[in-house]
Amino acid sequence: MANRRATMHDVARLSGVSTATVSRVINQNGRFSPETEQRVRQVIRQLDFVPNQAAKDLRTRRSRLVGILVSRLSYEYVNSLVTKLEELLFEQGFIGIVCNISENYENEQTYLDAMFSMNICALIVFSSGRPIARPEGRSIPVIYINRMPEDLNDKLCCAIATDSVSAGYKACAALIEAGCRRVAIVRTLYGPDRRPRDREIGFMKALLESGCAYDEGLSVAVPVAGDYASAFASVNERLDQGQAADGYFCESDVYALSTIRSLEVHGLRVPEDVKVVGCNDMSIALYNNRAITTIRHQTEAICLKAIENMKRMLSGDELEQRHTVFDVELVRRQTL
Amino acid sequence: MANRRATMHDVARLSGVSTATVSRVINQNGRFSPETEQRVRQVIRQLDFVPNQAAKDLRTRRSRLVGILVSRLSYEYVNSLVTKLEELLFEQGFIGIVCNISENYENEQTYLDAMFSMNICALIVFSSGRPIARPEGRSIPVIYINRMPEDLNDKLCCAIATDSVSAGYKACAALIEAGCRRVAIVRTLYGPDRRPRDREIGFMKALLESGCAYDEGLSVAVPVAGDYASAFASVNERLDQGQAADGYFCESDVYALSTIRSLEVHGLRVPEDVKVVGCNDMSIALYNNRAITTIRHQTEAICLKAIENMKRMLSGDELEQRHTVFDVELVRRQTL
DNA sequence: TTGAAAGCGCTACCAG
DNA sequence: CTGGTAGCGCTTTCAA
Repeated sequence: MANRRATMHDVARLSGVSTATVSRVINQNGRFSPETEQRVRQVIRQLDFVPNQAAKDLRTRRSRLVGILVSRLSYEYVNSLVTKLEELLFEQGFIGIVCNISENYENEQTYLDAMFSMNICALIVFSSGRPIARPEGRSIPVIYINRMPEDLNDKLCCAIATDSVSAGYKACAALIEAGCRRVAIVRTLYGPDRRPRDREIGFMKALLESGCAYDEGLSVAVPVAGDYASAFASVNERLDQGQAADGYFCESDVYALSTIRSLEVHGLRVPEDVKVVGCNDMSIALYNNRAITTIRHQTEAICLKAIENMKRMLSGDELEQRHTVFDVELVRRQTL
Repeated sequence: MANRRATMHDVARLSGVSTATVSRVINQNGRFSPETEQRVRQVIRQLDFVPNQAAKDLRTRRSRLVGILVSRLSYEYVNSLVTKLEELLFEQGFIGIVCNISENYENEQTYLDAMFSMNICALIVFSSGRPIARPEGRSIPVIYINRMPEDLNDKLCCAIATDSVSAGYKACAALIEAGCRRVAIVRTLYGPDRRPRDREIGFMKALLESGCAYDEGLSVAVPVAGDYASAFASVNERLDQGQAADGYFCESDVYALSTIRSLEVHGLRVPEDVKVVGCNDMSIALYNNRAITTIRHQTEAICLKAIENMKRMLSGDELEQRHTVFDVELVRRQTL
């Protein structure tokens, strides 16, 4: 169909130079006269010539494919991070190829294998979940986002994270500063390890520093992670028992929405009677008559750092630091 | 770093056959004995050999890159479609590379050029927005989702769409069937063309068929597309004027949420006093004490058809039909 | 400043 | 059933 696409040979022939020169012009590798460049560019435009990437990749032994392994893409925070990552990669000539394991961790290796067989040149692992074994085999750079690698000494790996302790701290501190004295946290029920997570640790820290007591009876554990109905029921139950805080830090904006509704049902006004701070700056934070005050991550900065580190490792350079942490920001809206 | 990756030559040498045979085994192109296969596979495993895709692509003159051009990725419906598309493409050995123009239509050509220079083998254009000029130049297949191409006769293009007329129709019919007599629509304010969109057309159709009158005074036009606050204000205003319907079809679940809140503020109960049907089956449809009844698109079927058509066109086959429409489904929950 | 030429790793044709 | 071999389109020495 149609006449085949132009190659460098065509360009070379028509502009009366060799393919070597055409290559130099295209890649701006110097060693050609301005007149030659003129002529070559002219012909390139005329033929609508586009270099064949496969040939280029083969010859230079490079790949522009970057694997992005994600625990669960449906979390809005994760989704926006991945979207931004893909966008930035694209702008820099890479191709992000995302692989969503939907928390089927037993399939993780299968997905990794699939990505390796596509010849990825680097891997970005993004997960708020449990740690996994480092992919053995090919020695390509691996960038961990919000997850710690098994071995941070590995020259070809690094970790980038959002400061979850700070998230809990800033939210709680803001509530206290706004006058709350009986502050509670709405969080997902502990996993089997029964260990508090970073956000709760930061929350406690703020409480301690301000001399506020922590009344465990006020806080709420949500059984089904990220579920509106589950969170609503949990908060409701606490409120039915007559246990009410005057400030809530909700581990996600979904929980914040649930909490606000439950408070409304119990005749409590937000923010007049009770103040609420959510987390993750999801779109639903705006789907409420009083827009929800929340915690925002430095999504773009995280992505940029990930790509910067990737490129560094790809070119064999040393990293400034193996582990980078980005702080969060309180977005003041109407529930505080 | 480390010893270079194994090539087909290595495999051939170690298993005592030629590269041609190794190639045949890998691609299951027949013409080799079971014993040979055994041996070759063994060596492949032993060397942890992975074929070089760049070389393969170069030789076979193929590309596995599929461009996905998206008007706005932040719409949840669009997002989930694209995610599914990427997933299915990946499973079939393709690599989806998404390009989000965020409704900056003036940049569309720039993005297209960028994708072409990455040697995409097909293009999937996904947009609920205005039509654009067909990308000139390379004759690769183009699949339009929810958008009509300039020229449907083009052998290398096809259109796949969700039945928006049916969406409006089914929602409205359900409301009527549930006993509503004064049914309204909450929709985005018309654009400059001032033309009703498909969903509204379907809505009207159901009204007509059932012999219900259409009271324009009940319906609501939202100025800022997809905006919760804007929708809330608009519905509120209507309700303040004392104009209340007993059933609302909301063009999106965000509008449905706004509408429900506004009704609540006015002392109207959902679904007891007023019934509400949203659209697009977004996650927020569940972020309400009464889960929102909504309209669901056949996301997966649409993606599968897109890929099927793509592969057909890629191999030069004729398409069964140039234009495929998928019906929608009413998801009954608690607001009806 | 330029060109000739040697491959990168793979597939597919042709001959046996 | 198997092997030899000619490229796919590009980059990069090396020599001019």
